Amino acid sequence: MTKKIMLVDGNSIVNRAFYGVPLLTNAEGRYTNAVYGFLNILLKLLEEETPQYLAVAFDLHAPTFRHQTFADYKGTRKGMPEELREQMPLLKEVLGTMGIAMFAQEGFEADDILGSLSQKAEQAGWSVVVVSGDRDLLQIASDTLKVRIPKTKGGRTETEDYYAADVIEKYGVTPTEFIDVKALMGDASDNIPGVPGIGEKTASKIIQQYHTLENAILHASEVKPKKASENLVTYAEQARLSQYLATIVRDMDIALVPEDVQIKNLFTPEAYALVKRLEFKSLLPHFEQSAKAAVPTTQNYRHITTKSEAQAYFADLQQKETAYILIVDDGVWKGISVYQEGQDAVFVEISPNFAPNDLLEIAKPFLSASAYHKIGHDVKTNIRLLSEYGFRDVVADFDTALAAYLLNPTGNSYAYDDLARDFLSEVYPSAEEVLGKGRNKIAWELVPVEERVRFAARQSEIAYRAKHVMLQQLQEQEQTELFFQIEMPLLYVLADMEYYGMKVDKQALLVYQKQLEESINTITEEIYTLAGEEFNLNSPKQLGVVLFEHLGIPGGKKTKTGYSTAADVLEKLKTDYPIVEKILYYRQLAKLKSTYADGLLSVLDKKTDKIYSTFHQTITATGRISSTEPNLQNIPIRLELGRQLRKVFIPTDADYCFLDADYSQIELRVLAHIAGDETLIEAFRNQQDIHRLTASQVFHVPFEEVTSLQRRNAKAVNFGIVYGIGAFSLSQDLEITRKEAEQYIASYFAKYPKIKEYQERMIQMAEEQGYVSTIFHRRRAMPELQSGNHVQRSFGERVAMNMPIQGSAADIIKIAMVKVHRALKEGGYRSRLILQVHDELLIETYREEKEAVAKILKENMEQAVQLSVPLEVDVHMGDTWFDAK
DNA sequence: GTAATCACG
DNA sequence: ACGTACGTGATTACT
Repeated sequence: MTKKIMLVDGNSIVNRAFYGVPLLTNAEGRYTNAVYGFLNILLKLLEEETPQYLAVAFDLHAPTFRHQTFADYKGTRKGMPEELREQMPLLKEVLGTMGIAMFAQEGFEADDILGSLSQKAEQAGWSVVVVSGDRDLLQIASDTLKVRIPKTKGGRTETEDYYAADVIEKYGVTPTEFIDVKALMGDASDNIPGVPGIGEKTASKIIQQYHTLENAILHASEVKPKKASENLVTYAEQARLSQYLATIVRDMDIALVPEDVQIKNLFTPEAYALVKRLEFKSLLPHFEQSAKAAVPTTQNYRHITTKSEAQAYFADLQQKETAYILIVDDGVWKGISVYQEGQDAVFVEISPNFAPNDLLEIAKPFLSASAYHKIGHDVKTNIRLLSEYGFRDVVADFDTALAAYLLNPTGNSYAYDDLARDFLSEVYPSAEEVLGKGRNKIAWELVPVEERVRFAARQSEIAYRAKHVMLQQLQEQEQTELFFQIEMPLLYVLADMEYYGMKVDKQALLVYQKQLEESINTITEEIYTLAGEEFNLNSPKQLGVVLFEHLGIPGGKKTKTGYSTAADVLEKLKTDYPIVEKILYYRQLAKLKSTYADGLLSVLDKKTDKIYSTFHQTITATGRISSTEPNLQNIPIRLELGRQLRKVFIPTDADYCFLDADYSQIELRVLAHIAGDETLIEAFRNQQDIHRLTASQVFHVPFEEVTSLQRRNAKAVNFGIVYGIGAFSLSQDLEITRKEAEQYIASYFAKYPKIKEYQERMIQMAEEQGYVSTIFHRRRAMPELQSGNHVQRSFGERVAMNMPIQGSAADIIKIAMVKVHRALKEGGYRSRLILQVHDELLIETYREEKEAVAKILKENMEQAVQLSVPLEVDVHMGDTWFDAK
């Protein structure tokens, strides 16, 4: 059987794909449509042709608009659009993972590579299929070389196929003559001038009659129409040049090595992982089957279903490094998966004959002993789960979820299948894939037993193997201290915080709720009266129509879906329109009632009158923790009415009070330290009012003469600096002109030049290394900086400036938390850390310990790290959270 | 499921 | 010419 090779014109196909598929982005925000379209075309043609060999050729330098003149750019821009340009590396990555040979060579276009490779393949006696979106390739069609031109229409891929005979039939010229046709007619997109006045029709006629360009020039006088005849003489040299330009090179010095272009397994686990990440759902099954088949299936999994077996298993377990995973479905404990190197992974399953409490009793010595050097996954959740059975002494040395987070804090998920994909390049079905999702979800027990065991037991094995890869990476990135000294210990601190919870004065909260309800009813009626109609006040859409259409209030459009009714818009209208002021007040009340009064009551534990928030350690891109169900990190404080809510947060009983400690200006201090700005450092050392100082610097007034307005504006500038300031946003924030904002910023940088240098340094670092990092080596990858898209790029620059500041502050308070927690424990105190709000710690304090705990808090927080500026902490005592601030 | 809004640092 | 400050989470309306 003759060998067959498929040669693909990468650039032209990706172009076709880009314009044939609507713009798509995945969760990471990357454009993916061209890659998707390319794979669709490629896979379809591979299926039809079933070649043994495959290669894709690219132009070495994809043209971008930068290479075009400004006129080109304004008019018919022919360069690759940014959305496509940034997909090129991605496409090559996908093809790379599929083991597909790629060619590109300096000074040649993809066409030339295809021409040369095809020539070599034909000489070797192979049959050749060339795939291109470009008709230029038709010139190399022959009796054995087929050119396929795919077209994507409405999601379907159709191709036009050309052997030499098909070219003659369609164009009336041979493939070789096709070159001369093009030489006459020219091609603007390829910068081939051709002959003026000769278009496609005339060119074809001329070549059909005279067969070659030279012959046509020779008989130029006979050529008609007359204009063509004249121009052919005048522009003969230009025609010859065009012929040269139009001719595809077929004798490049390029090797066609059969082994290199041989198609191996296209559907590798790496390719599957990438396709999954890119969210090409329709392509996934294609990759899935083969990927699954490629994963070793020899691993044996052991299923333990009885108490006696479990007892024997745990009794015999060696005291060495061990990975365990608690298997949970719908919040219900289903069993434990355990793996030790060299042994079968085991799934010990809970069942009607083997109760959770029985398993727990048996596993307790294992779970609490440190002799096993346990690797766990999301240990804090394990602790919370088992605390429902009265056991909260789980210890692990290595939490794979935390490690995965440090290695990539912008990930969406750190489930076992994500770890396998990212650290082992292996692909396994996710929990959703095994159990179904939404209404298709099936009960754990109804999953076939073999699948259940495989799924469960595999998880500890993955955790074990992934751990070794992750540890290596943590070491390479100098993150072992961050991991072992900060994140791992913090997990237990957060677990305690979740366990203790926060007591709520339920009666006071009910009263607060009732008051809000009454105020809402009153104000709602007033608004309806002023509006002259009733509508859903909670609907921004309806509100916009009422305000800006029915009432004719000027203030125009903002959003895609209609009018903006956001607070900053309404704020400007409230003095002129009483209804607007009332709406703002309604919004305030509605927010307080729904989110806080109703919201907190709905999560209040009936037995203890406590709130048990969950603190998430693997969510934020900067290293902060987050809080959910309920979010205790956004309890109102800025407005008085909301602030009153804090009175419902109380200590567990009368023997306790609250101590609240917060860092003063931690982010600006961190900035002063990292940037090394002498003025700022000096100011912090002298405990100066930093906003006042900035005001005096920016507004050129003596320190003592700064007005309160100047100080307020300077404060906004200081905030802006931390966020990666822009003149536009600052002007919006301060309601000043953009010019003024620019001046503020310029004078700021003039006074604090090291801050400017810091920002430039971070942007440069993000560009060159692809990431930025904190004082403690927490790292955030910054792919946005590789983007040429202005919006994405600017965003990336601001992130690069902000992350080291916000992240370092997060590192510092985490260290303080670990220290405070340890000091309280070791000192045998009855006081407990119960909440963290980014720069603030709240401690429920046994009254007799008040002074000692205040000291512990202040010292451990202030001495958490040594910077070039002092850290300052204010501690307040109170009987409610309101009073402690 | 997404957009708009608004609460916090 | 572009579009507009960093990081979160909860609620509501609406497709």
